[in-house]
Amino acid sequence: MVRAMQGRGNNKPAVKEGTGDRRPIHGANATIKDIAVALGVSHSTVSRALNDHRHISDEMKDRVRRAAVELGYVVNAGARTLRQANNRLIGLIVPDVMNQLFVVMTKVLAARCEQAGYQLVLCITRDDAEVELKHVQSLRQSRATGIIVVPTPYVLPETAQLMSAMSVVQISRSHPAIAAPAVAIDGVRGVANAVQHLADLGHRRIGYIGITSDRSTGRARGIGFTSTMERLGLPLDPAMVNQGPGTIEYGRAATTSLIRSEVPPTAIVYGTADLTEGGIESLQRENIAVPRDLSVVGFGDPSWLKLITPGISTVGLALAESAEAAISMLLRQIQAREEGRPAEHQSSLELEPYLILRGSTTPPRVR
Amino acid sequence: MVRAMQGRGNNKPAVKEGTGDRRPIHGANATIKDIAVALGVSHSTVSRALNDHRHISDEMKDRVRRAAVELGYVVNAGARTLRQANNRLIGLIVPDVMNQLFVVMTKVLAARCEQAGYQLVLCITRDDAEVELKHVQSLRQSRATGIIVVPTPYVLPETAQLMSAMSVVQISRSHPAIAAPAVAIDGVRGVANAVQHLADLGHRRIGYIGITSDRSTGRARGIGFTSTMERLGLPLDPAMVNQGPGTIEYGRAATTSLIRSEVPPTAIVYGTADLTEGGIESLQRENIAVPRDLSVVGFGDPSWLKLITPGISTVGLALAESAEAAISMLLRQIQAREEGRPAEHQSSLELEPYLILRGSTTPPRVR
DNA sequence: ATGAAAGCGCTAACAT
DNA sequence: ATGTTAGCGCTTTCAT
Repeated sequence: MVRAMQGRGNNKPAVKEGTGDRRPIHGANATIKDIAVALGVSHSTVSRALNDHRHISDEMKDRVRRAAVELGYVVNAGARTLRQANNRLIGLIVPDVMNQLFVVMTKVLAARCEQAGYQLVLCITRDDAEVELKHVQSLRQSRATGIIVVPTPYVLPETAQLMSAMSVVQISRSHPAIAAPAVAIDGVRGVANAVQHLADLGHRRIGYIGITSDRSTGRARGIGFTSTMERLGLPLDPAMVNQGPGTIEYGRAATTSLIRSEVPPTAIVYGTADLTEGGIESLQRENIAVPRDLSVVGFGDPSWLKLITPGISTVGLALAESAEAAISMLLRQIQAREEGRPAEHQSSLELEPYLILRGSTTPPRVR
Repeated sequence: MVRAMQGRGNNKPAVKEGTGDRRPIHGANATIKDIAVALGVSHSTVSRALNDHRHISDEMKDRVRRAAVELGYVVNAGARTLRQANNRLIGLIVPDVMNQLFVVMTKVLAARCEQAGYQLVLCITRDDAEVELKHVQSLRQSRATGIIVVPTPYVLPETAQLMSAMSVVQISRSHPAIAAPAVAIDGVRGVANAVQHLADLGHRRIGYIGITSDRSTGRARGIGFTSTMERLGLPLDPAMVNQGPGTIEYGRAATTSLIRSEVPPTAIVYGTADLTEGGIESLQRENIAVPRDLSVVGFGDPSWLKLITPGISTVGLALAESAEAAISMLLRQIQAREEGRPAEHQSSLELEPYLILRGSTTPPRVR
C-alpha cells in the first residue's frame, strides 16, 4: 500500500491498485506489455503470438501463451475495438420480459448471438419512449453492432435518428419513423381467422378485447376484427370493441364489463396473451361456463394455456420463427455494412398465425 | 466508391467508409477531432466543453454542442473506458429465460441496472458449463464491472478463476467453487413447510418430485423433504422421492408414475414451478380429482397458477426481493472496489419462502 | 522472425 | 479560458 511517488512524468493518478505493487500477478489487469517485459520481447510480438500470426515461431507462441496464463492476462476488448472498430455487441430492446412473446424472442436471440459471437445487451423499455432513447444512446455510445427492437408506441425523433446510423431490425411491432425492416406476425389475419371461425359456428354478436391502436400490433388486430365483421356482414356494435392497455387487469375488467352488458356477446376474441389471461380470470370469477355460455378465442399460446379447463382455443404465433428471421436479417445487414456494401434493401416480413382449437368455442346457445 | 490510393503515410486500410468522402456528415462516426477542426479549436477544448468543464466559457460550450449535434457526434464509450477504466457493464448469467424464476429476476435487475447507469449483458447458459465459461470470458474481456450469476451445476475451474478477478454475486443457486456471496431462497424451509402442512392434515404417505441434487437448489429442497419426513416420524419410502431434470416433461412423467404405483401417495410436493406444471398436466390427463383423491403442493407461483382449477397451493418465493438484494450487494461490492477498499466481506443471504394455500390440500380420504 | 512506431478516440496533466 | 502533450491497450504497418 505504501508507495513513493515516482518522479517520472507519468500521469497515472496515485490511487487504487488493489493490493501490493506493480506486478500484475493478481488483481490489476495484466497487459501485453507486461507479458512483453516478462519475456524480454516487444509487445507487438506478444500481440502477434496471441493472435496466432503466421510469422511467429511456434516456440515464441508457446512462451507467450504460457506467460499470458501465468499473469492471468485477458485481452481488453475495448482497446481492441478502438483499433478494429467492431465490438460484437447486439442490443435487444423490448417493452417487457414478463411477456411470453418477448421471452421467447429473447431466448432465441440470445442463442443466436452467442453462436455468432455477439454479446446481447438486454434493454427493457416498459414502453417508455424516454427510457427507450436512453438505451439507444447507450447502445450507440458503445458502438453496438446492431439492434433488434420492439419499438415503443411513440418513438422519439431523436431515437429514430440515432438508429438511422445503425444496423436495425424491428420485431413484433414496427414504427414508421424507424427506417429499418420489420418482422412481425400478421395480426389482421390472426384476429380475422378467429372471427371467421366464430362466425362459421353461427356467432353474430362477437366481442373483441385488444390493445390500443397506438401500437402497430394493436392497430392491425383491431382492423382484423372490424374488417372481418364488416366483410361477413355482422353487426359491429362499438360497445363490443374494447381496446385498452395490454394488461391482465384490463383483460379482466373489459371481460367483466362485456359479460355484464345489456346484450352480452356470445363470443369474445382476445388480442394479446395477457388480455386472454385476465379474461379467463374474469370468466372464472363470474362463473361463466365456457363454451356453453360463451365461446372464447385467446391470443398467443403460453405453455400453461393448455392446462386451463376447458381448453382455450387460441391464435398461435410463430414466435421463435420470427426471432430467427429477425436475427438473420440483422446479421445480413451487419455483414453488408462491414463489407462496405450499400446495405441491400431488406423488405419487411410478416408471418402467418394459425388457429389452435381446444374446445372453448361452440355454436351459440340461443339465437 | 471509386477512390484513389492516397500516397500519404496513413495506415488506414483503404476499405469501407460507407458512402462519399471524409466529411463525417453522416455515416462514419464523427470524433471530437472533427468537431475541433470544424471549430478551429483544440480537441481537448472540445472534450472539456462536452463534459461541461468549469473552465470553458459558456459560449464555447454552446458552439461545441451545436457542432456536435450538427456532425452527429456520439461519444465513443470504448475509447473513454480505455482512459477511465470503468465501463458500466453488468453481466447477468442465467440458465434459461423461459423460467419464471429467472424472468422475474431479469426484470428487476434490468430496471436497477438502467437506473444505476449500467448496461445489462444477458447470458443464457442452458446449464452448460462450457457455454457459461464462454460467457464469462467475454464478460471479462469486455471488462464488465460486475456479474450476477446463477451458476451451472458443474462450474469449470477456469470459470471460477476468471470470476475471482471480478465483482460477483450468486443468485438462486450457489456453487462452492465461486468465491462470491449468494442470495438464495431457503429451499429446505420451502419444502419443509409444505410437508409439515400436509402432515398436519394427516398425510403420511407423501411423494416428492424435485430436481437432482447437483444443483444447490435441488439439494436443499431434497433435504427439506427427507429431513422433515424423518423429523415427523413419517415413513420415507425411496419410491416416493423422485429427483430428475427440472423439465415439464419430467414433472409429468414422475407424477404419472407416482399415481400409478402400487401404493400411491395421498399427497405430492413439487420442487420447481416447471415440475409443478408438468404435474398438473399429468393429474388432468389421469383424471385425478384434486384435492379429493390427492393433495398437491406446488413450488413457485407464476401468475397463471391461480387460474388452474382447483386452485393449487404452492410455495411462494420472494423473487423480486432476492433480485433486489443481489443487485444491491453487487453495487456495494463494485463501489468498494472502485474506491480501493478491500471489499468488505459480504455474507450470503437466504430469504424465507411462504406457503400459499389455495385449496389443493385436504386431509387424506382413507387411512 | 522480430522490433519500432504510429494511431484508434478519448481524458487529464501540465502548460500558457 | 484554451492549447499541447501524453497515454490508456491494442493492432498493424514498415523496417530490419
